Amino acid sequence: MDLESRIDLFRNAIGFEGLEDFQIREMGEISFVRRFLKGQIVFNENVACQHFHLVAQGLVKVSLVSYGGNRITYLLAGPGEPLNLVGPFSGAPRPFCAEALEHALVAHVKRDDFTSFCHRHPKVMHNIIIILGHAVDSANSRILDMMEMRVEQRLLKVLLTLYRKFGGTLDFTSIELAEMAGTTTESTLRVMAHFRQSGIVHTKRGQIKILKAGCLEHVGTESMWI
Amino acid sequence: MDLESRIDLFRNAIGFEGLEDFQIREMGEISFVRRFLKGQIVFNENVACQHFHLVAQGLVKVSLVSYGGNRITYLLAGPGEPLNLVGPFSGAPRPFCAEALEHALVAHVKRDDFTSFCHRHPKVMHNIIIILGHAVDSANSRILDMMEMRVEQRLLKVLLTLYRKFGGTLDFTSIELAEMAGTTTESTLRVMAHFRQSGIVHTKRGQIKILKAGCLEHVGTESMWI
DNA sequence: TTATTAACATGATGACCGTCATAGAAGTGC
DNA sequence: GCACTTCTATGACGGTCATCATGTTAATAA
Repeated sequence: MDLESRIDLFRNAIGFEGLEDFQIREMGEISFVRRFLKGQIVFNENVACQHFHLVAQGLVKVSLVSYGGNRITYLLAGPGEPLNLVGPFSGAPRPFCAEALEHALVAHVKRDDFTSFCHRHPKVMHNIIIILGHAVDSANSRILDMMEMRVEQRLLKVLLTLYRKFGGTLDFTSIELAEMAGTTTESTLRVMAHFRQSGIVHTKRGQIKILKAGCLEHVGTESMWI
Repeated sequence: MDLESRIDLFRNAIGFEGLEDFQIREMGEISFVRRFLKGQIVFNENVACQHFHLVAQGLVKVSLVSYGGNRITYLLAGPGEPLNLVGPFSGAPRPFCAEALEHALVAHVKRDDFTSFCHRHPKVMHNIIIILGHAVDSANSRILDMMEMRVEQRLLKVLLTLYRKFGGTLDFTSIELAEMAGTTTESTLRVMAHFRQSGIVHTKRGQIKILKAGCLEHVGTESMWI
């Protein structure tokens, strides 16, 4: 990926709004890109942060595993979306792991280069704080959902979120849906079977097609932030 | 509360680490303090942010209510702890509401004054990003707890957290504990009755005394971040 | 004191859903 | 083609916990 493409990437990336062109160029210049195949790990949990990461192409899942082995999906990052906004600042190991869900390109910026850039351009930190605000809100609303929504409703919400982000054809397995809804694979399969019988979705191995998008809207006004 | 006390407050406040003395003075100068009685609201949800708030004295609860009426406690802020780190930057209404749990003093800084200060002192934004990182981690770990821990274990975790923050005597009602553990009042009362019978705690109206702190440690290594 | 409210307490009930088990189908690699 | 892995599928079972209900105790106000 050449310099101009990288600059273009950062120009449209989340978190870099409101920067002058020459400032964006700087990010392009200090970044480099690595390639990941499906299933490859971009970074692991509990490892000190070395780089800031920004997805350039493909889809990367950021997730979190408990001691008990349960995993939740924290973020599905597509082109222009950052993977780790906190790590570069704290430097400390974080509980997240990032994995390419499909062939992906990820831009890297050395941690010190990134934080130095941010300190010279506070607008970026301002943006990051707002993004983290959304992340906090989303996580808190998921806690409430765990309390008062049943698996069926949580899955509808997940489907709505995915539908809005990716459209009517969703390339996810039931395992992945379960990790987003905070439930088990079995329960997800059962509920999806029900949705299929109701004609809301059509499923095949690793793919869901939304047939009645209208049915998803009834979950509540807002979708998740994944 | 006079200028010097306010400066002293900010000097030891969370989020203002690493500032020079003259910079801290500035915060003291642009802030003013308001008094809140027990039960009074510092700010309400879904209202555009006007001020940055920092607790000077007393205890303030920041919580979040769902459409279904369920409430979770997001933060218990004591002296030196900020109530709203995101609002001043986004300006947008946030889903949180802050209520004084006891007679409290809260420092206010006008939103623009605060963000302008932050832009001139990026170190503060750096600090804020790290704090928000903790908030995100805490919320995510609560999601995992909701998935795999039973009410009893979640309450133990809550008690451990409170014990570490406030010591052996906790002035909270079962309603408040329920809002921290993500369960109902009835379940909380039942579990607390069990703890009482096991000699782990002693309870009276609105107060819990931890008798066997050792029993709390078995929940897992880490406590919550409230 | 009496009235009223908030908190504590406890029983009964049943749905939800996690867990375990088994099995078939669909990809993947050699 | 064959072995192997991954995903899908579905049944049976039982525990947890939210819900509803009812009643008691403690604090506060009139």
